[in-house]
Amino acid sequence: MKNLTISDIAQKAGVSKTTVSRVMNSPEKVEESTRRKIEQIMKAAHYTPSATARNLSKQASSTVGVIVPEIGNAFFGDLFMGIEEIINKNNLSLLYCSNEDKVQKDFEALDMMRTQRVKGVLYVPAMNYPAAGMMGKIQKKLEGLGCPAVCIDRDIHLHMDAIHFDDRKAVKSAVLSLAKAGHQRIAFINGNAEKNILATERYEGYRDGLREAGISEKEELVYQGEYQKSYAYLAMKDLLEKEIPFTAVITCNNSLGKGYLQAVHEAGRADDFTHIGLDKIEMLDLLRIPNNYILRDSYEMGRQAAELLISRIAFPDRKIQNVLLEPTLVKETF
Amino acid sequence: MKNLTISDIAQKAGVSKTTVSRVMNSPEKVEESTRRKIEQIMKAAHYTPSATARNLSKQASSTVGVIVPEIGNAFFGDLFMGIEEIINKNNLSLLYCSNEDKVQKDFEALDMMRTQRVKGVLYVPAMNYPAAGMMGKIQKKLEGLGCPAVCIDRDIHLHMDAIHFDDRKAVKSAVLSLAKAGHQRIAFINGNAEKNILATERYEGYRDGLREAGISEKEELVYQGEYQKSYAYLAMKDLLEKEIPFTAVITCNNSLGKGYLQAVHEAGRADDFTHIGLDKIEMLDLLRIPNNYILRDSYEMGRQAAELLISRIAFPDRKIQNVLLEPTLVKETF
DNA sequence: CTGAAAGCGCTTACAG
DNA sequence: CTGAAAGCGCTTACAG
Repeated sequence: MKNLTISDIAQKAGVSKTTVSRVMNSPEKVEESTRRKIEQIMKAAHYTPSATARNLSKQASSTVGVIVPEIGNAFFGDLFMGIEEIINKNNLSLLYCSNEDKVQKDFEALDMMRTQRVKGVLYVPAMNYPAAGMMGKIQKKLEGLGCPAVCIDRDIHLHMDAIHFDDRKAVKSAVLSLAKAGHQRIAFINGNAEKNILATERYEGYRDGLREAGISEKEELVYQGEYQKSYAYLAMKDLLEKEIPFTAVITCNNSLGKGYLQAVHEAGRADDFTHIGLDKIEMLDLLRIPNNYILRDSYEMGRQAAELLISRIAFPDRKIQNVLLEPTLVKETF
Repeated sequence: MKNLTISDIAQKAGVSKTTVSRVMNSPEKVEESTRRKIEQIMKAAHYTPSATARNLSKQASSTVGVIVPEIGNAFFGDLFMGIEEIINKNNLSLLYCSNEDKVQKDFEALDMMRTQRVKGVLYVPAMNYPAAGMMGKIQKKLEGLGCPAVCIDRDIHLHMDAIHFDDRKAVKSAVLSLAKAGHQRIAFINGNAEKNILATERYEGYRDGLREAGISEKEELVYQGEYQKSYAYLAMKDLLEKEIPFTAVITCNNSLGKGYLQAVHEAGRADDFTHIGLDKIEMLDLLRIPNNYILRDSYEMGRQAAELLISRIAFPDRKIQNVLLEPTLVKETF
């Protein structure tokens, strides 16, 4: 079934396209009787105007782009749903693109958003460390986008609206909580602090905590590799095999937390250590397996990020905002 | 930064818009030297053509719409990622819209896709039972879409490409496996079989299995309500409190499986029953908690659904396909 | 209150 | 191989 155009409707109604357009855009300017008649005809014909044509004509789009690393990850799934809520509320559409957490794809995703001439983009950068010249390139892309963008979750320190969690502070308070409970040897499993801004922040938080608690950092308790389940699993195996003494473990993301759990359950030592993870791990509560974790409300972050974008679109010149969200420490085992 | 247009490039290059357009669409028709020159200029100016303008001009879109119930649900998250893989491979963009598993939103989502003039839509219907007149309305919407659509996961029996799992057969074989292992009293926790096609299928599968195993259906073992964790939780509590005898339980979706686990772990009776769930539940393997489940590869379903759509776009007149995927029964406890 | 006309940024059939 | 012109389906400033 071919879609009708505004001309078809105009013809059926015996008016000009202008008038039909007006009943859609400024109905108050059309005489009531003609307006009704046209509305009636549009409805009967199931007429739906083309967003493509309107966008081109208005030089403005009705869709917002979202770039995330991986939608299958619950953290980003929730984030996405928060975004969705606000976008829908504002009658906008959502153009989705993953960057697979790969820098290369980051560029492609931004190019795509530009080609599509979206109204704005919500952007969780894959690229999130100051590699040689890369930040400059990203900045160029962002500037060339022709629309506002909000940086989410990873603070790449560009001059733009941004929102993220205060992970440094959260990890610090995790360390302090553990110290207060008497832990002196706290293992730390993290991503690569040299290649990842979030990992850097978390490591700094760890050190902040140790310092404030008056504990000296022990090299053999610090593992910084990949944000993958297998990395934490191997790290734990290593700690256990070498019989390095420790009483608590902090894991710096959801995957690492899972790897930790896998290792200690496999070794039958789940109850021997106090663990604090980052982000809630599903199913544990249902299975009555207590766990401690730093709770970050990514749904809320999604909502706020979308609000930031919407307000930027409405007020292009408002001051740049950098929102820092406070995670909560949820303690179940101490 | 304002986006450049094809006219800007033409001017800089001292050629007509036509020629610039040609280097993008049919470069072989342009003399090499001019082509190079134009390419060079486009690159230097960071020119990106507007998809909006192109779509309008070509009367064809480069984006595909996806309508799913809830992206936060792992089943749909995986489905979505499968779709994404194929869509990206074909250089198309993805317009996302949730229907929140609500019939009302189904209509809105389809309207939105039509307004956006997408190239095709991948559609997991919220509406999936033959309510009064509703199916007719959905059909009308789909016909009015002006582009092909593929129905996913819920078989609404319309004349269109569709893909779904053979849940009936899967549940039947689950029952037979249990019967073979000696189970005679198999509890069954399901969604509403009257309002939901999938629930109907699963219930039929249950009955098929019982029949073939020569077991008579016991009313007190059948719970059909909502596909929610809490429903299964309450169903289990009910069974346990009333001390109704049973040795095995089949739960008909992921949420119900979680509710089951919650109830038996809370009651300390996790090891007393043989459970078969539908879809894998995360974390159980890592925690070394054995579980049986019907495995449905929703990532693969997403891939195949997208392939169906792409082939339909390429060959509008090819025969309608109805793909039935076979789930696998994964046994860990018997 | 209404309409003719120009314009949004592309593509493409046609002519040269 | 190249370009002028018409067209895609809308919107909107302008004139009436």
